Amino acid sequence: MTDWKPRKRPRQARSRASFDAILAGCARVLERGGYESLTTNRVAEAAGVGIGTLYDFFPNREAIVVSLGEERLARLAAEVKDGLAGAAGLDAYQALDLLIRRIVRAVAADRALYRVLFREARFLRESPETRRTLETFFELGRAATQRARNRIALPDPSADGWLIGRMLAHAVLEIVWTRGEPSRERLTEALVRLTFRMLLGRDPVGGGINPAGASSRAPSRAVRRPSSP
Amino acid sequence: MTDWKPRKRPRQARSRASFDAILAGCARVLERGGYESLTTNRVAEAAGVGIGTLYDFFPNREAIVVSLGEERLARLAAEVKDGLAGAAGLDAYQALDLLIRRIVRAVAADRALYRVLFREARFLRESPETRRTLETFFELGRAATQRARNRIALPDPSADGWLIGRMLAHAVLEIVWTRGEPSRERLTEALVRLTFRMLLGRDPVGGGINPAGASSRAPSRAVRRPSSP
DNA sequence: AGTATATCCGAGTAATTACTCGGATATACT
DNA sequence: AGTATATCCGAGTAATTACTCGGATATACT
Repeated sequence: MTDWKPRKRPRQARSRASFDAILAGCARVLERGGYESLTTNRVAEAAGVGIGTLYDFFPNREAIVVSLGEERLARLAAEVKDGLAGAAGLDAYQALDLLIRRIVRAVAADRALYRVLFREARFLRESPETRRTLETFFELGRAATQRARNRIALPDPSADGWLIGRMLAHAVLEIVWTRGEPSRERLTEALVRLTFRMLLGRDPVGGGINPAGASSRAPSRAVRRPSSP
Repeated sequence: MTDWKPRKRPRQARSRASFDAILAGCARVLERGGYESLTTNRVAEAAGVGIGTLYDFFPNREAIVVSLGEERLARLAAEVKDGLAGAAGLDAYQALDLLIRRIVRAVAADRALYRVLFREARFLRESPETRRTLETFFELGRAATQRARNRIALPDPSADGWLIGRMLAHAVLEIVWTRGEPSRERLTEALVRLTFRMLLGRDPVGGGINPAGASSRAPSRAVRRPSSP
């Protein structure tokens, strides 16, 4: 029912700065008080611009979040692409480990935004702009699984992939909001391990890298009963 | 900062009906328009009671959702307990299948509420009342894993369990909101399979029950190359 | 029948908030 | 220097919404 594209793109350096300040202000408000605290007047104040200026650029409150989302999701996509490239030579476990750690780090840096995008603001995930951008990720995922299809074993690739992608996203979001125990480190480690299991249907050979995390646990005794036909 | 307990418990049958109508009205509003459409006036209208009556029972809007949550979560916990009892004799895959299907069915019946609880309303998950009730579930999960600890293989049980519990919750929530493909049935099937993998670190012996879902896929060719050292 | 109490109710209030409008000022361009 | 245009701005408006208050009515109890 509404338009969530920016109203006007900045042309001069001066307005470029205002535009960026608004996005940064939006991010700051979200991090401090969550989505329900996000008011246009507050964003303008946090950005250090007048409320009128804000509305010169954006037609409404939602459009600000959409723009912020586009920008940060693009960064994240680049991050993932780099990760995929860097993981090219590695074995499955190492590759997953590298990739997931990178994603956790990147999401943690913008956790408030991702929370809004994936959780609090239903309309956002359903907005055409954000949907298209999110497709990028699932596309990256699909391509990667396709490339590695001889190494992974998914009985129903499209349903399994759909589910794994979403579970990963939510898991990362949960992890970056925790405090205390289990620590973010241990949870990240666990996520790598569990994702490996989901994709491969087995544990990494040799039990993967031994955690040696804070409170070390029983080592991964890989249950490998060769199953009957 | 606020009190989310009901203000007054109903004593006569008449007020009991009003109280229930308010909860039902709240649920209906949530299902139709999501959390952002939840206004106290609208709830009163949907419930067929005056706004004053609503405030006789609840001190504020949040308290209504908390009460609704308590009630439905209690139902869900009972459902899970029944499921666990019924799964006692079965093998791991059958037990998981039974349990997860039951949960999906129960959550689907109140998906709007669970969306609010787990996603849209941050304060709710953090409210003492709801936290305590949610603990029930993780407790059930911990107890079940403890009982089956000889059958499952989690290297870091507390971190792995933490993550698996939350991933399951989010996966179920995603599943009950889908339309089209992959179908809810196929996704449920996939969730059972992937959860089995996360818990056991392997595929079920014999490949589990063959899906034979709507559009049948390549059969589960469990890649089981005895890998090199 | 009479009294206490439980329940119901909706007009009204105070606060919040998204967004507009019209003018002031800075920059680009000639 | 002079003009067009890009940008900035905040007082003010209209709408929404959570919640109160005081009285009316129904039920319980004697």
